[in-house]
Amino acid sequence: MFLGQYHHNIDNKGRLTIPVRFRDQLATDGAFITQGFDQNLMVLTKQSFEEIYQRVNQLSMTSNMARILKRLIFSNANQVDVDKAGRILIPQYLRSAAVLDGEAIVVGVGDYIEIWSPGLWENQIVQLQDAEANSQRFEALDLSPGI
Amino acid sequence: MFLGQYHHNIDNKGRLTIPVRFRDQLATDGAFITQGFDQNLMVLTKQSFEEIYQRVNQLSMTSNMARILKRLIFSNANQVDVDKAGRILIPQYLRSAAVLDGEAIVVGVGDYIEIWSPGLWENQIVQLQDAEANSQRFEALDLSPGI
DNA sequence: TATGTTTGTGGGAGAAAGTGGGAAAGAGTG
DNA sequence: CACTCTTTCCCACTTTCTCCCACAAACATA
Repeated sequence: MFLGQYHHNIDNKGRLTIPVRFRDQLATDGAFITQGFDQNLMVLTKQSFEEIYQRVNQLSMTSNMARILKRLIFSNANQVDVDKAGRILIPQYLRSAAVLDGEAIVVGVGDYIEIWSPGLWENQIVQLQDAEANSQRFEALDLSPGI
Repeated sequence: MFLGQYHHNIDNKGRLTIPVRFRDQLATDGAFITQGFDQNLMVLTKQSFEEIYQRVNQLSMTSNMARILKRLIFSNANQVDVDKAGRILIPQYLRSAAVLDGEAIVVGVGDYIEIWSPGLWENQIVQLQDAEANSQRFEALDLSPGI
C-alpha cells in the first residue's frame, strides 16, 4: 500500500529518490513508470502494470479513444530499477512531460505512486482542500459504513 | 471503542502521546492516520482503514473524480506505529493541514480518534454546547433502531 | 506521609535515508 | 578503430530520523 507524500530532489542525471517506505514494494519484482492523466507520472508495480495492460488491451482497436489511450500509456512506459541508493532513473521525455526539474513530489495513491512537479502538485492540493467539493465527492463514494 | 478527550503536547519532533486507554486498540495491528473533514486528523484502526482502501481502490483510473478521491484519501494518509512510550509520529504535512503546533486535543469518537488543534477544538465545543441548536440540528439524521 | 508504579515529556547517540559526484563501462558516430 | 558522449555503478558525505534512556509529574498503595 502506497501512502503519503514526499518531497525529493531530482539530480542532474535524472535520478529520483524513492521514499524508503515504497522501495520494497517496487524492488521485489520490478516496476514500471509511465505518463499519468494529469501532467504527472505514474509508477506501478509489475503486478499493477500488467493488470492495466490486460484491461487496456481489451479495448477495441477501432475506437479512436482507445488507440490514444494505448499510445499515452504504453509508448511512454518504461521499466525502472531501483538502484542501491534507492533511486530510479526517469527518462528525459517523461521528465519534460511532467515538467520536472530539480525537485518532485512523490505521492502514494494506494496501488501506485504518482510523481508531480511541485508547482502542479500545489494546484492539486488547492483542489483537494476544497471542502464543499469534497463532501460531494464523498457522497458519490458513499463511505457511510466505516467512517 | 474510543471515548473521551485528552490534552497532550506535540514535541518538536512531531510526536504525540496517545492516551493510555487508546493504545492497546491501536498497537495491536497498527493504525493509520489521515486528514479529517474539519481541519482535523483521524486515526483509524487497520481494519477501518482497509475497508476504505478497498472501496476507493476499486474506482477506475480513467475517472477524473476517482483519481482525485484517491489522491485526497491516500496522499494524506500514513501508517503510524505506537512507540515504546506510547506516542505516534505525525508527518509534517498532516501537522500543518490540521494547524498543529506544540499541543493537540485527542478525541475519541467511537470507532476512531480525532486530533484537533486546541483552538479549533474550542470552536467545536462552542458549537457542541449550543443547546438550542442541538435540539434541532440532528433532525435529519435518523437514529431509529433496526435500520 | 512515604514508597512504588505508571504516564507523559524531552533529549542524545547511533543508524539510516537522501544527495551528490567521480570513475568505469557502454553506446553511438565519424 | 579512435574518439566522444552518455549511462551505469560505486563510494562518501551530510542530514534526518528512530530508537533508547532518563527524568518529572501524577497516581495508587501501603
